[in-house]
Amino acid sequence: MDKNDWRTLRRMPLFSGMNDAIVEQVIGGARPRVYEKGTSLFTQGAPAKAFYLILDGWVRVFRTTPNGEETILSVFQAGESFAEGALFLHGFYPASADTVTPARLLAVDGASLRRAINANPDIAFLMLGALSHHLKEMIEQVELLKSLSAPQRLAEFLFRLGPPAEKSFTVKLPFGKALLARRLGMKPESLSRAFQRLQPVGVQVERDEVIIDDVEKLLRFASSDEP
Amino acid sequence: MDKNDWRTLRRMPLFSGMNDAIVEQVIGGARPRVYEKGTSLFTQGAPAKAFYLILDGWVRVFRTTPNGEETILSVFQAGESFAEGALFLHGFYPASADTVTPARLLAVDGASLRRAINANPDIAFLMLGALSHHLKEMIEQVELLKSLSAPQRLAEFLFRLGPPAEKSFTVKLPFGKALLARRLGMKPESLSRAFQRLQPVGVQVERDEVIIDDVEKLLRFASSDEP
DNA sequence: CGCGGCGTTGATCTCTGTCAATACTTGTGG
DNA sequence: CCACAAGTATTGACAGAGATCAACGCCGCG
Repeated sequence: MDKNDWRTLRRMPLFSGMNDAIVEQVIGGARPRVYEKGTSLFTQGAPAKAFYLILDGWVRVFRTTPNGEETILSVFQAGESFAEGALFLHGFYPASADTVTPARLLAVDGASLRRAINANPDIAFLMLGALSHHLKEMIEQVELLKSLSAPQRLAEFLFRLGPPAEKSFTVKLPFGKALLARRLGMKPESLSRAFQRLQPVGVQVERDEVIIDDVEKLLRFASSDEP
Repeated sequence: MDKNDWRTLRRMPLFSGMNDAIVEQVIGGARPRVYEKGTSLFTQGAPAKAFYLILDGWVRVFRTTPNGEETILSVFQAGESFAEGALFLHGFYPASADTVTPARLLAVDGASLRRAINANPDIAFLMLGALSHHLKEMIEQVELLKSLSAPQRLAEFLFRLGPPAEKSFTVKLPFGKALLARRLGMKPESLSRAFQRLQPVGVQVERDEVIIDDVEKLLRFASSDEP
C-alpha cells in the first residue's frame, strides 16, 4: 500500500476530511489484495464477514432473482466503499458482488470494525455517514426508476458523469454498455435506442466516447414530462 | 406517553431487544405530538432537524421531481422509525414526509441524538442497524422495480402483508389504493388492472378487503418469468 | 338528494422487451 | 499477417405492458 493508496483512502467519502490515524483505525490490519476480473467477492445470503474499500478497479453489486436473473444495484469505482450495511444487518449479505475489471481492494473485517467503533466513537459517525450516503443513492435510484423514461434516466446518468458547471464536455463511458443498460434498469437494445433519442438534445456517441454539447438542454430533457 | 407507547417503542426494529433505559437515552426529552392527516413533517432540502418514531398512524415519504410530480419512496406505520439517515448526511433532508392518517409521533432532535451516541456507543450500533435496515428495504425496492411487472410487484406486496406461513388469509389494505399504486411504482388505473390479473391466482378484492386463497400460487406468480 | 372523492372500465397510444439478423471488435491460432 | 471465432453493439419488426384520456359507477357526506 503506497502513498497513492493513502491519498485515495483519505479522499473517500467515508473518511471525509479525516486524518491518517482515523483511516488506520478503521482498516485495522487489512492488506490490499488483487482480484482478477469477474471474481466474486461475496454472495447473497452468505454470512457477512467484511466490507470493502476500492483502491483500483470497478465492482458490481447485484441481486439474483428467484428465477435466476441478475439485477444490478450499483457499480462502484476506486475511491468508494461498499457493503458496510451488511455488517450491521442480521449477519448475511443481502446482495452479491464481483469485480468487473481487475481490481485492488481492502476488505475490512466486521469484528475488527466493531472494535474500532467501540474504541473511538468518531468512527461510528463515519459509518453512519457512509450508510446514509448509500441510502440516499438508493432513494434517488428509486425516484428515477419510478418517474423517468429510459432515455431520461440515461440523460441523468450522463449529466452526473460530467464535471460540475460545464456547458459541454466529453467523457469515456466508465464501463461496458451492457452493464450500463442494466444499471439503468433497461435492456442493452433500449440503451442503444436511448442514445439515439438523445441525439437531438446534443449527445453524440462513438464507441465508448460520449460528447455532450449542451448540458442545459440535456437536463431540461431529463426533467420534462414530454419525452 | 403511556405503557402502551413504551411497548410500541421497545418492539421497534430500531430498539430490537433493548431495555427501557436505552430507549429513554435515545428519545431524550422528546414528547409525543399529535398531527392531523396531511400534515407536512419536513420538506426535501430543508435543514435536517430530527428523525421520527411513529406511535400511531401512517406516514408517507416522497420526493418531488423537478417537474412537480411526487414519487412515493416508502410508507411507514406505527412501530417504525424514519429519517435517521438525514441526520448524518450533509444537513438536509433528501425527501419530504407527511402524515396520511391522523398520527402520533416522537421527533428526536439530531443534536441530542449525537450526544446520546457519544455517551453510549451501543446506541451507535442501534442507529447503524436501523440505517442498514432502511438501505436493505430500498435495495429490495430497486430490485422489484427493475425485475418484476406491475402485477408481480403487487403480488409481492400482498404476500408480505400476510402472516408468515399461512396457506390463505384475508387482509385490509393498509392505505388507499391511489397511494398504494404510487408506492408500487404504477398509476392507479394499472393497480386496478393488476388486481384483475391476480384473480386467476386466487386473489379477490372487495373494497379494501383482500382475500388470498393460495399463498404458494401467489408467490409462484410473483417470481415467474411468464407474466 | 345531489355532490365530490375514489375507484373502475374502456379505447388508444407509446414505450420497452423480445426475437432475429447484421455489423463491428477483439482475440486466437494457423 | 490473415482467417476465423466469440463477444459486443446496433438495427429492424413485432408484441405486450403500462400510461393516458375520458367516461362512468359507487359510496359517503352534507
